[in-house]
Amino acid sequence: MRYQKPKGTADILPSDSKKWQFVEQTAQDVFESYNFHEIRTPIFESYDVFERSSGESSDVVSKEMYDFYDKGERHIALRPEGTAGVVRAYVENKLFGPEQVKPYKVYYHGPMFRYERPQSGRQRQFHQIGVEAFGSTSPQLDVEVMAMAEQLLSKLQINGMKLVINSLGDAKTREDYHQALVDYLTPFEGELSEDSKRRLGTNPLRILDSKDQHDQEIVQNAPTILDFLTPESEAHFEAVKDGLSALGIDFDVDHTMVRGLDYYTDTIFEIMVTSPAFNNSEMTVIAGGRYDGLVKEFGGPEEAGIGFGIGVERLLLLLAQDNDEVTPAPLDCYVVKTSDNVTTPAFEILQSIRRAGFSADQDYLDRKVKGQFKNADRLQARFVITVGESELAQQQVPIKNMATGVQVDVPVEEIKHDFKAVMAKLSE
RNA sequence: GCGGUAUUGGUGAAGUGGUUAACACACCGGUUUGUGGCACCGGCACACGUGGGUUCGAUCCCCACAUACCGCCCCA
Repeated sequence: MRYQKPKGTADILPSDSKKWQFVEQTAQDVFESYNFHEIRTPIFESYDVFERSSGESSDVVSKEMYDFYDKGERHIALRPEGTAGVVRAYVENKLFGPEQVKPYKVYYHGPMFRYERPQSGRQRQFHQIGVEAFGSTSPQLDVEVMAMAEQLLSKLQINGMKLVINSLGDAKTREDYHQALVDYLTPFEGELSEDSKRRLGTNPLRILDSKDQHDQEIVQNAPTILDFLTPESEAHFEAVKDGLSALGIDFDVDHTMVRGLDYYTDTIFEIMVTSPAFNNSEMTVIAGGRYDGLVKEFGGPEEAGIGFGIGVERLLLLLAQDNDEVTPAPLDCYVVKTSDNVTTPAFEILQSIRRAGFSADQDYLDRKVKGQFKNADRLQARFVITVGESELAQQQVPIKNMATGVQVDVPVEEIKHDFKAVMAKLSE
């Protein structure tokens, strides 16, 4: 093998791309029905865009960024997530302006990059479908976004999903809680796992969802962030919960749920799915939340934002589990040639069928008639037209219904001008 | 970044320190004349991830690297 794809990348072949298209199309339909519209931003951005938004100490920035210097000495990074670029575009294009209807709602889909060890459902180039809504702090918008995420998954017939929410509060909440947590954990420092000792100084919140068993025991009695919410944040969170309940959307509150990126505020949520595809353990398929300070951080006005991202690869693993049979579309017609002398007229017939909007193909490898029929069969052609010299002399060609085996002669003109009628006649 | 397992043709795979690397599927060709799905016959790995080493000799032993998968970190 001389060449192979870069580590952590994948080729999506035609048999798979059908599933991708299905997911993307479904997402688009759902999002558009909520009045979200597509935005496309660059796959790479200035490194600072991600450093600024995600937080310098975040793992994404400190060790997972796919970055490089271009020929103009610019520090560039392939986007590790979608939100930062969208916020940058929102501010740069002044979409916060009064001529825009608020909230400003967009969705996107495309590749993201993180330099890390590949695993199942986890690659260096992976794909996300995401949405963002700017310009409203209404808890109803939080509810709408979560409802939309759930609707998409159920439309994709994903089973066993669970919505988990939490609130990170506002800046003051974070500050107070951060202090309280450090105060609580410091006496246990010696008992914490190595990772958590390190996190105590850098990002104590992360200790909350440590997988280390002893860490979890310690964390069990730690203060909860929900007790530190400011009145405004608490009211917001309550309204979100009420809103979800009012719409009949089930959810769990997990006060230990945190985020790897620093920009989140107030509501954060994840939709987790338990599936054989993930060894029957829980896997987060959708994650999102509010980021009410980000727009300002990028130089825009003090404006709220909320969004979520879907891991497409993970979603597809779930789909493969449920309905693995995605049958390839059959070909409408295959044109068989009996000799080199009919190449041009056969091609004309073929093109007329294609121009009429039907899928059709022919042989390009000089196969014998038998071989051509065999390929027609493999392509699941519904009809086969055999073009030969004697037929052309009569201006009539045999067309065969491959399912029934019935073959009849039809005038060439009829095929060229109303193939639909010809097919209809033969389908009876 | 750390740890574990794996790597044989188009695919699924068997196999041994030493003559022709099983078998199956797929594919190609044929079974006389221009028609598919069946049957039969024939063909199809200068080669066993890459590079070194050990050995008289390695696909099979050792080392390194690459890639894949799993776990950790982290996350979608």
